[in-house]
Amino acid sequence: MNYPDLILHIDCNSFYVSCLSSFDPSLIGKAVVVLSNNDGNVIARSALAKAMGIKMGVPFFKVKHLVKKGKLIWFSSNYELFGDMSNRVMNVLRRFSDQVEIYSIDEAFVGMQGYSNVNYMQLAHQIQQTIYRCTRIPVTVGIGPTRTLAKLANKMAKKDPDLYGICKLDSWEQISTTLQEMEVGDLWGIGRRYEETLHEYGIKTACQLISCPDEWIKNRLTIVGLRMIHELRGERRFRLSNLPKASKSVMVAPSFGQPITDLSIIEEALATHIARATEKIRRQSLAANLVTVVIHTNHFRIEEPQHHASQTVSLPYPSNSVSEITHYATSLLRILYKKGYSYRKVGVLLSGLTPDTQCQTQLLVAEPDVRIRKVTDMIDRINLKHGQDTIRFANQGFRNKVWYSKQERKSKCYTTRVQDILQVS
DNA sequence: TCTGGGGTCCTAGGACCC
DNA sequence: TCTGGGGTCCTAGGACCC
Repeated sequence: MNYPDLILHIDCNSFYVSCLSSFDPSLIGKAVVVLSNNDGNVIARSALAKAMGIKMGVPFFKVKHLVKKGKLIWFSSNYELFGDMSNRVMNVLRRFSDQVEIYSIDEAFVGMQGYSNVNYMQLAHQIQQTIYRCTRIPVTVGIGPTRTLAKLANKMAKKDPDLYGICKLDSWEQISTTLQEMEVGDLWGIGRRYEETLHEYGIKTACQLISCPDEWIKNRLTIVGLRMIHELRGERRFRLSNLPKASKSVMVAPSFGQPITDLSIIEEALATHIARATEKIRRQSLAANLVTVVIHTNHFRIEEPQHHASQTVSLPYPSNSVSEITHYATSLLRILYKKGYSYRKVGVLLSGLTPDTQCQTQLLVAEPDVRIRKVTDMIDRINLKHGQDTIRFANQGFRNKVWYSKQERKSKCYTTRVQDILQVS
């Protein structure tokens, strides 16, 4: 196996927790967790919290007793802070290469094609140090001939403390030793269902899986799984792309802070979610052709009557306007809503996204109103400057509504809000 | 008492057309 | 009486990811 260039995979350690300890160093070395929206589940854990056996995704109430005993510190999510810290990390990476593909909020791939005489171990070390110096976020680096192998290397870097957070897999001997030791369920792309299926066939290790015939793999794991296996064998199947991908759909569907039965309150929540969703697509200069509304009761409360429903409407022309989309979505909601149920969430999904410069209008259908666009632009600018929902539509209701998600311990927006920045310094 | 949210891609099957 | 086949598009559902 001989590659002119390798791929690096950079992964932030306990990213959300690290973002918080970056501004509150007293958290370092403690058991800290960050919770999902509505303070429902654990979605990030410090090293100590992991060592205490707190699993990813566990409902918070199951570990709350540790908080009472003073053994665990918790925070609500703060995506404004996490998103901004993520941008900072990615910007540091761009100093090292022009091939940076952002994979998720806390992960990126870096390509070095065209750079000569790269010393990868040294580069990984520099990346680690620079990111830490600039953001106080610790990262691990995996290096390999393909994206999948770089990701695998990163897993090893996290597992083995002797590697100090950097692992390079570039010879077939190293790769094959690693694959022999790795359980099939630990592979990227093998989830619980696929793991079960593979176990039924007696396939336990990654090494066994890559030895299976392509046809067999494709039949069971689809073309997606087969591509991953090719990459594990060292064949490149993915190109890095440093261009941000345009969204194909945008969903906003947070749970209510408490069960809601009243249609008018649900309408208000929906209008607010639509304000969030349309902001997101406007920021990408997109417009939606399809609007889906979903409504759910709490499926964990099996003793209560359940109602889950969704419906989609095709818009007469692509739109990213709150008022237009709310108009259609509210009609859908009124069809879906049934009296007498305790609802847990309402959500909106915008799909069939197209660039809003190319909004095609159908024949015999009214043109989008340019005045709406102008008003929306102005509202966006004011809200950007003065804070979300400073100006909002009346159907979004007033602030501090009963349906708001719980967020009892939200950290400050240390990097993006003037008042929070001033309090820190 | 308290159980997340937001995405992507693939496949199978049905509708429809010629 | 015998009753095709291929292509496309759409949708629902299932799998995965972080």
